Amino acid sequence: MDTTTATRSIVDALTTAIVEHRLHPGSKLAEQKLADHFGVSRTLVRQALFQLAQKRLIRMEPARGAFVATPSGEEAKQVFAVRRMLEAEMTRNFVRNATKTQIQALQEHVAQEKAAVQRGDVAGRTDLLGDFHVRMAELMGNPVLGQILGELISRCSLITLMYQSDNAAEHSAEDHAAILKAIVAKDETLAVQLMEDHLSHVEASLTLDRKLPNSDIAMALA
Amino acid sequence: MDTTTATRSIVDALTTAIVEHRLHPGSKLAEQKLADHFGVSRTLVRQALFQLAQKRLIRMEPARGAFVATPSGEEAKQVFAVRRMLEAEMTRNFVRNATKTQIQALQEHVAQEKAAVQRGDVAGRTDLLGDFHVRMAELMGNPVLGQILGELISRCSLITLMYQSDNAAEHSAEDHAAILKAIVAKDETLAVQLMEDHLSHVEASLTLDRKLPNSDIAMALA
DNA sequence: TCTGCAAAAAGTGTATACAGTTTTTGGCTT
DNA sequence: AAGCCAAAAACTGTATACACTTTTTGCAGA
Repeated sequence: MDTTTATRSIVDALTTAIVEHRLHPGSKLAEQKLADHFGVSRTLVRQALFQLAQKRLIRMEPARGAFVATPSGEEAKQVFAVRRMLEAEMTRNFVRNATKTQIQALQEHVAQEKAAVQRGDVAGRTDLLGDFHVRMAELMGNPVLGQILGELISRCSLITLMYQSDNAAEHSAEDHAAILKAIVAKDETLAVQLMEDHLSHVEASLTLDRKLPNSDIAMALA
Repeated sequence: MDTTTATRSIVDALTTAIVEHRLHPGSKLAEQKLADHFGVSRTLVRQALFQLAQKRLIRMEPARGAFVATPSGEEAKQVFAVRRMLEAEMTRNFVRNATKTQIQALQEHVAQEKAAVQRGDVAGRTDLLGDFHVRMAELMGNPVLGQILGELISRCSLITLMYQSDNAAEHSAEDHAAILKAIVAKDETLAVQLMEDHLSHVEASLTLDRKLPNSDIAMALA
């Protein structure tokens, strides 16, 4: 296993753990502990941590170490603003250019979302709801867009964990279904509008002006 | 100087060298040579290289080392597509929300561009033309957007170097002036349109379907 | 019991060592 | 003279060592 792959697998493992909320915002990520866990030296762990810091999933404080990121309400709004910019245009292009196969792929995805919601699979549901957007970006054949959007969505996972007031995110599956319906109908304007509304709705369901809700506690208890 | 700062300064130095075309696409970046040059160990150079790889300014090949990136025509198109998405909306928001001071800052910038063009300062001109877009993003008070856009614009510097057919980029200063005029006039639709046209114009001035123009040569001679 | 402080423990930041791979060099053959 | 192979040099990938900083521990004094 070449080093690129080794470091990559650590990045992926940590990313998944953070996105799936198994590592909470503010948690300390001690290098030696991670090294022991992955069975490698601190060197590789450190490389991975630097990459995660660049993706803004963790923050590194000089001489103090790495911590799972605790995005501020300000930052959250900015992330959503950029997502709206990108995903509105993405939706527009999708309506114009999507093939039947691609639309079908999205339909199957939405069906999976509904199934997860109905059987009360919270973890699976959260995953799928984020993946809907990533999937769409991938289908557009623009990996540059896909990567940027993927990173923004990862950050949103942290944001929703920190600021989620109610479980209003349950409506997301319906939103996705509605967007897809507009796409199938080739109604460009409506699809774009619904996507923007959807993102605004998710953002609105958060209490972003809360004063560092649980991060302070997590930090304090760390 | 804490390590974060040390690594950061290496990243910045290399980024500048790449963006300013003092390091050509395909060039080998040997770790020990860089380490000697910066007066540090390979450890820090490596950290910097990994960060540059994530910013897509270099690519790392397993066991072979780091090379200045040689973006493909495909990738170039994707980068421009994303830039259009972001900068169109950015321009719209700018027209709506920009203060007099912010507009004035842009006006001064455009004046500098004109001055550079008139005195035939190619290097300075290239810098300023890219900075126009970064400056606008910064003024919008959305650092998340600013960072993403900054990275895309860095990549464009490599792209234009590789695919520039003529020096059609000289018209960019005029484009910027026109955009700014529309902003001053608070003509949202026109400003957005001009920004999209401007980016399309820059992209069109490149010969993106050329078959790896000088990178192969650079690689072959490396 | 609580506060403050010093020693110890743990952790980060950087350099260096070493194993394995790739590239270069130099000579040998055709 | 051109091509090829083996030895040497150079380079990457990973681990480890060590200096320095932060955090924790434990004890003395109020």
